Amino acid sequence: MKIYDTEQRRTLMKILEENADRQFSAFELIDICEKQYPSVKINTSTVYRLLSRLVKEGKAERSAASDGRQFLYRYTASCECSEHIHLKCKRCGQILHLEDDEAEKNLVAAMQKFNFKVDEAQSLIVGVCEKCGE
Amino acid sequence: MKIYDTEQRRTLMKILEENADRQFSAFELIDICEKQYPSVKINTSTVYRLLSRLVKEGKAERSAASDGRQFLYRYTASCECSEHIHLKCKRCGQILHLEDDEAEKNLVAAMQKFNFKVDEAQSLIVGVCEKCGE
DNA sequence: TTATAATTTGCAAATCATTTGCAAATCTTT
DNA sequence: AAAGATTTGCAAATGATTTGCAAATTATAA
Repeated sequence: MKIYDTEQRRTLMKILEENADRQFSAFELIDICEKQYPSVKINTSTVYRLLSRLVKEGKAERSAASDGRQFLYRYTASCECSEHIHLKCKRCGQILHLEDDEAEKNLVAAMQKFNFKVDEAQSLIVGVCEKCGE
Repeated sequence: MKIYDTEQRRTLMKILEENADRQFSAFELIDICEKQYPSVKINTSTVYRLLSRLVKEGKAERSAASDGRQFLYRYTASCECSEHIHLKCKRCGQILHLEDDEAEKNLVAAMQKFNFKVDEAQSLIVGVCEKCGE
């Protein structure tokens, strides 16, 4: 199936890419679009459809998060970094990349000895980042 | 608010505790209850209400997971192990505890140097466990 | 044990994020 | 500029989870 280049798709990608370290709900994306690109009209179902396509194309990633009362999917621009674990700040949501980190490599190696094969793309260390730390 | 000891509550806790290393959706819990304890009648809304109370009481934990088309909360019996990181098998869902693991401690210490304070209870290393490994 | 007050249950209806069907609009290619 | 393909917007459907309320169950006091 071919990909058509539409204003909605371009705008959505732009928002995701310009905030590659943040993760958004579909609703937040619509909100940002309305405020930041008021000329672009984009419908809720279009956003959901676009996001699910972008995920299939590997251009975005989706994760499940519980946010108060009910569920929300969260979307991020894909980064080419399936080869290292990420840190996520539980306050601001920012993602940090654990690249070339010795302790990370040791951990993965140690787990291998337990016959546990770590999936670095899916693993997540949660905590409080420097900015948000008390 | 006082806690009343009901058959439904007892049964739900029993199921969760007897499978402390697994995580269940509300639906799975109802299913298990019907099969394993056919005499116990338990309604969907009761299950949800009980689970949310158990979570507040610290007796169960809830996590968000995307399971195919739509969301599902997943529930587990609480373990007193906020002091270490967990491994989760992405095939069978089993949870392994990274207790007294040197590599884990090194990782946490290394992150501290970045001024990133790891929340071990919320962090999760995902991968494939020994049983499920190819 | 019985009566009373408090909490919990079951049921049906409400929520709310997400999905889907379909006709109209937009994009690509010739 | 036209034809064929894909995407969009809209309204309605979905499906897990939540909520209101009366009836049932539990704890406590008498």
